[in-house]
Amino acid sequence: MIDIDLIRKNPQKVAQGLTKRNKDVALLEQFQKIDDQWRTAMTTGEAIRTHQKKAAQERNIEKGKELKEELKKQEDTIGRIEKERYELLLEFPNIPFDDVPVGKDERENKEIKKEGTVPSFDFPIQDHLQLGEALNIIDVKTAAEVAGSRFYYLKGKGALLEIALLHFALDMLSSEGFEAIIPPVMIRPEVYEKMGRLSASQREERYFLEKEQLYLIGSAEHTLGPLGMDTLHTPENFPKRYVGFSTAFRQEAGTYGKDARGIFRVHQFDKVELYAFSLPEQSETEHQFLLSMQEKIYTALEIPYRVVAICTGDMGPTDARQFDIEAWIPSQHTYREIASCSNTTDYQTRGINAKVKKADGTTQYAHALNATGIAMGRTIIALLENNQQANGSIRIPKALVPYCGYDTITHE
RNA sequence: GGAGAGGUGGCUGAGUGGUUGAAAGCGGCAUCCUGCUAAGAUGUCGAUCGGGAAACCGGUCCGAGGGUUCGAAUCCCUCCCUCUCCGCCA
Repeated sequence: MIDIDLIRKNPQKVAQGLTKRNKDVALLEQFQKIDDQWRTAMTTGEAIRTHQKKAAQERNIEKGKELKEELKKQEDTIGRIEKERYELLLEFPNIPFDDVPVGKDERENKEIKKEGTVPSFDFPIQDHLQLGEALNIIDVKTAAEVAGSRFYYLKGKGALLEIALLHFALDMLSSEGFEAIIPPVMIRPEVYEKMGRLSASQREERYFLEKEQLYLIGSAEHTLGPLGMDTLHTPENFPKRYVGFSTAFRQEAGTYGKDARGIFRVHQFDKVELYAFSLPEQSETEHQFLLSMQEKIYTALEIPYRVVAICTGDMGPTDARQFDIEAWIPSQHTYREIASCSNTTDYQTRGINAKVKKADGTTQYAHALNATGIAMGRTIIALLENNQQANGSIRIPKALVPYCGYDTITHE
């Protein structure tokens, strides 16, 4: 969550952040009003409590009884105000860094660079669904009958391909010092809020298990971050890097008809996710490092991609800076989002109370970062489409062959 | 799921109704001692919120939330978590 102190001491900066993100500045005024009310109510409550303590000390039972009633009323008021104040606070997104491109939506994102060679085909190309169905490795038809639209079966060499990708990524990232983690895929509402991923607007994107009062995570990030919850970290272990693997669940509310074909946009997919804690002054360096890891992965997988600096209007609410990696999708003749990489600065760590003790003895909120390692569905799409052959078979990139045990996926 | 025990500061761990934010130890920091290291001596060290330029003052925090009481770390209730035993299970 955002720093209350910043709202109080530098409201114009917060207002600027909201405006840049295309959010209504009224939120700020609303919060300031309730914050004033809270402060007044608090001061009154504290004064009553001081008197009450004194009365108890003096064994003044009469006065104590009186003050007890008074305090109870005041505490009810404070409780009510506090709740409203907290809910408003959760609605504040992180403040973008000054050099993040300002823009309304994804059309104003800035391309930073292009890597890899966009393939040219001398035969009519197929899209990933045509390829996957013909090769009998993707089945969305049965999945729709079993679970509904936006689900899929990965079969045979398709399923093995995912395992190969996982193994490849884990090998590479472990050797770079990331600790491998299999996290829970369910999360408590309170923790979800603290991670800044359960604001009113985000809630409708989540699946919720009513009976156990648990949410299904939308990314391993959501349960990776809390590994550092309520902890005073020692900087010697920083940057602390995790590589998690889990299923991600998304309602994809409000996307009817969008990317309806194939497995690009689905309710459930598996993902390798990177998460890191760093010293505040090193998070930008760490951000670049995570990006370099992603580039290393997609380069090894021989997927042509471009790196995009996400503009203020398109960034995630927790992010101070976000990059996306977009892969070349031949059937769409364009680059599509396949991975993202975010510096959330102290926005999440303030929520989960993850601090670092600095060399000078002071403590500060650590910075946290997250990045996609491999989003399975979309990566498989890119692999199939970019490496298709005239006969409909798929060439496996060299780096992946040792993990697959085969170099082509053909009709069988 | 059933029975029992327990959750206290960075860590270990005392404390069962009234100067307890909390003994002691470990650990951290500072100074001293020491040829260096280790050991030792002394002092010091929780978090958070509000007010204040600051010194400082006040509030809150002993798993979380309610309750009893003039007064709760201490008593009661609910929930969460940990441990032991039993049951069930991959």
